[in-house]
Amino acid sequence: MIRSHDAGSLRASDAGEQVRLAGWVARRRDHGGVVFIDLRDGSGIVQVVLRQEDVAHDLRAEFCVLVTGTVQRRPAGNENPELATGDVEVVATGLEVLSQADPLPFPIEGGVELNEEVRLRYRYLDIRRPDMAAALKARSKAAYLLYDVMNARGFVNVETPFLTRSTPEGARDFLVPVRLRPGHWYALPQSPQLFKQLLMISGMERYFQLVRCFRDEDFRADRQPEFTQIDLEMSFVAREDVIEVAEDVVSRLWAEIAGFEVQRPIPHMTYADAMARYGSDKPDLRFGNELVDLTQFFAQTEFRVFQAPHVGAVVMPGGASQTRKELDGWQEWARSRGARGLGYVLIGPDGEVSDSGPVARHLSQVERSGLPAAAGAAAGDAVFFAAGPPNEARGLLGAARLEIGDRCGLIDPDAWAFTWVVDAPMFEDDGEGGWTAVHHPFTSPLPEWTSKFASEPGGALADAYDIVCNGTEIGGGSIRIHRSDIQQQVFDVIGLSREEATSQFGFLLDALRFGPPPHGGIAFGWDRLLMLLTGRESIRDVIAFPKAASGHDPLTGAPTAITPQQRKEAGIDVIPAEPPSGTGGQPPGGTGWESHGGTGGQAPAG
RNA sequence: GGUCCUGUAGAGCAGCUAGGAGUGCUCGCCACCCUGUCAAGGUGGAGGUCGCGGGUUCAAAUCCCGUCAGGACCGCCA
Repeated sequence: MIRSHDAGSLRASDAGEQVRLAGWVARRRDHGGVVFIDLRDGSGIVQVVLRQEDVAHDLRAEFCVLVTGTVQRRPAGNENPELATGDVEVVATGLEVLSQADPLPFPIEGGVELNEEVRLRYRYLDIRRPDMAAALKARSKAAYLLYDVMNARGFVNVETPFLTRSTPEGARDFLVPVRLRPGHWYALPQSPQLFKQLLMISGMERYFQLVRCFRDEDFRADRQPEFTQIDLEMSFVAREDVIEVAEDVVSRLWAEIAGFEVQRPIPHMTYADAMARYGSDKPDLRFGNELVDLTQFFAQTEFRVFQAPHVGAVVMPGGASQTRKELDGWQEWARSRGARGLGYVLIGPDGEVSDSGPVARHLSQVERSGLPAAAGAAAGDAVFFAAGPPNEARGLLGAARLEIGDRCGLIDPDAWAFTWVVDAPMFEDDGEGGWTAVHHPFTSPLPEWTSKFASEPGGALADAYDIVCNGTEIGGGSIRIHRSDIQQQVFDVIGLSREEATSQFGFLLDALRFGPPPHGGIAFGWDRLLMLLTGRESIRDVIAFPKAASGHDPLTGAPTAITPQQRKEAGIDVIPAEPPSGTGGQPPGGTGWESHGGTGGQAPAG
């Protein structure tokens, strides 16, 4: 062991001690015959004093050095209160350069915003930056806390395969060719969903895993093609039991990493309520400014645009003072989300609807006079409208609400607002006259819908629950179907034939024949959760070696082309005589396995 | 598949609207000076395919078209 001391742990009480410190030169300062270096190791920074004649070689930033010396208090007046070690320094008696460093591609010290690509290409240097190092350490700490909670509660940590079968459900699979079976492919798991259900049937009763998942879809600031989730499943439980465990995990993590005590129980809100009040299935409850339903108010309107199944509004406090350019900008904003525009009226200083804007002149006198009160708008506000199918209109207004919250400073940056969103619909219109599973087709209906979901799929509610923090879905789960007759009914609703079901999910259906226990679970998006917890704006900042948004890794250059030899050995050009069972046919519906949450699945722009 | 923003020295930027010699700022780098600095200071210096290609023009970092790369978003994806 070269290193005998941690630089950051030196204190005044260590004065007089001989130490050996290994670390990197964070900064060098020369002054006359004295050379000062700030020495950084994983524990912090301490100043080392050398005589110039002892520094026989170059000593530049990020050289890796071993210093031997004596701890001393700094001369009076030279303390540096900004450093934890600011009142002590090490007077070097020896210095060995362990390795040299070229001039750096970017500064390690200092909080400059860096180009993402250069950060990723030199990720090992990026991680030397205290911010990144702190994020990775927080991630590690969180993992140990998680293991602690799960272990204390008797969960069994089981590893599930990474090489598994492709299913047409959910996202696009990453595929892996198989040399021993030319033309056949493994898929990387989008989540261990089916395996954890099988483990319940195995009698594991409480399973959990911190596990990598893979989805071949486009990137976002909070989406990578490989990501980690906390995956857990429990037998003989109802919704409340899973929620209780999940809250335990959340409260422990927030308490010990963010220093925030989560109020339990975390409040519940129905999906319908979330959509109606916030226009989102993942409402940001750090501020109010809820949507207003004006469908009744405009029931008799002459204004064609408002003769719609749903008319809603959201108020922008003080929005009447926006310039014409800003108001036009909202139209552009709405169009970029696929809407035709975003109608608005402005409330004048007298509290009356002003004549300006695209909507006011179409309103009757009664509508104009009643609108401010109906919308909850005050003098000087703007009111934005959306009319159309309820979910589309609400989705647009929900997005507008977030934009307003941001622009008007309604969001307390230090707040943590948690909620459970429960009772999501089981099915949604697939746009072609059929039904598709909102969550996944193994999600149980609520008990009161068990006997009638098949006849009223449009209204059926699932025994599902998502946990939302500050407008980000950090986890989602459900009680699963454990009866094969109900499972069959779900397949019938989504138009999955027996042959297709057998071919795609036969192994699960087989297992369900052997005494499956009632079970349910949840999965948390680990990267996304840590992004929130550590206050980062991208999950790349809590992942050691992430990929760039174009889908490649600037550090290693992956993915790369393969050689003809590799291509041949992998058998990727071989077309099997018969399509392997289970990979054909149409998707049975659903937007994917439960997991770490999307960004917009339930907010159709409209 | 689509929309938007960005690309100028090793890093971070300004210059672009309204064309006129690579014009500039901060940091870093190199050399020298300075006996306690700590975001040190001083003097001097090196460093540029203005992402790339094409077009317009007497003249392009600047205008136009295309393309590549990075980022954000929509679609997609829990």
